[in-house]
Amino acid sequence: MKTWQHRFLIAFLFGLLLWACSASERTPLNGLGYPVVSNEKVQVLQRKGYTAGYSAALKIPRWVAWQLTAEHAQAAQSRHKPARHYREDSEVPKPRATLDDYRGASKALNLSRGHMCPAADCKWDAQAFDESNLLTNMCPQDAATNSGMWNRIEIKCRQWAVRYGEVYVVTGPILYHQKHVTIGKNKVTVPEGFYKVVLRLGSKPACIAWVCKNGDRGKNGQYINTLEQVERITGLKFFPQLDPKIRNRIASTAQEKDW
DNA sequence: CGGCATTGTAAA
DNA sequence: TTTACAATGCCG
Repeated sequence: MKTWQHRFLIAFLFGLLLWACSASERTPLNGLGYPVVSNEKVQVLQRKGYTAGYSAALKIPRWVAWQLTAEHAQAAQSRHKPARHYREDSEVPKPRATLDDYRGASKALNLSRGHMCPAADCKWDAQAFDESNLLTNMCPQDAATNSGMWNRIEIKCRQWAVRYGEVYVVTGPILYHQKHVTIGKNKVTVPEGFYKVVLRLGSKPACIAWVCKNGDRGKNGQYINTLEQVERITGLKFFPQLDPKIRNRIASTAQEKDW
């Protein structure tokens, strides 16, 4: 007589388990949600290694978000094979950034194609790597900032992903002004600065963020901000589905010694 | 200081 | 597509 009750219970629990497992799939960025941009239209581009919120008005992404796992961060394949293949993104309406827009900007303005989601974070998969080179994952970025302090921060992120198993990263441009410098015929926006937000969950959740000007090249410790600060500066809300209890614990502190 | 890994540019 | 070259910064 207990048999059918047992079966019912087991079926129910199994269903519950399936539901719980799929819950993270149903909401973006593993349940944390994509950044919220108010009063601006953004086209969401879902790629294997990252998701971008692209602004057709600015011709650059407003945010790029991804989950960086230890496995992905440790992938050994060189970014030089397959060959780097920067290219415009046909998924996005014209006018859009082209290689010609960036060409010459390096000599004239010392600007380079700055990955938002780094190629090195996408080495774990050929398709992910290839998609990291789409121009919708780029912003015109000062060459020294790009290969200097920003690269150092990106390396730290990969080390933290290995240490903690996984981290969540959101990177994008800072747009202080109403009018921006642009490059090329398609008027690709040159952002005034950049932000990066790194979140870790697990037993001891923490968040650290950076804000810098496009051209800064100091020690990256000078540019550390809290989640609250970077949200105030950018006007974006990050990880909107993050448990408010966790958010309250981590939003007003950012110290590298906690990592 | 040179070696190395990352970020890039550009020419053929 | 392939190849060569430049800047940054860590590490020994």
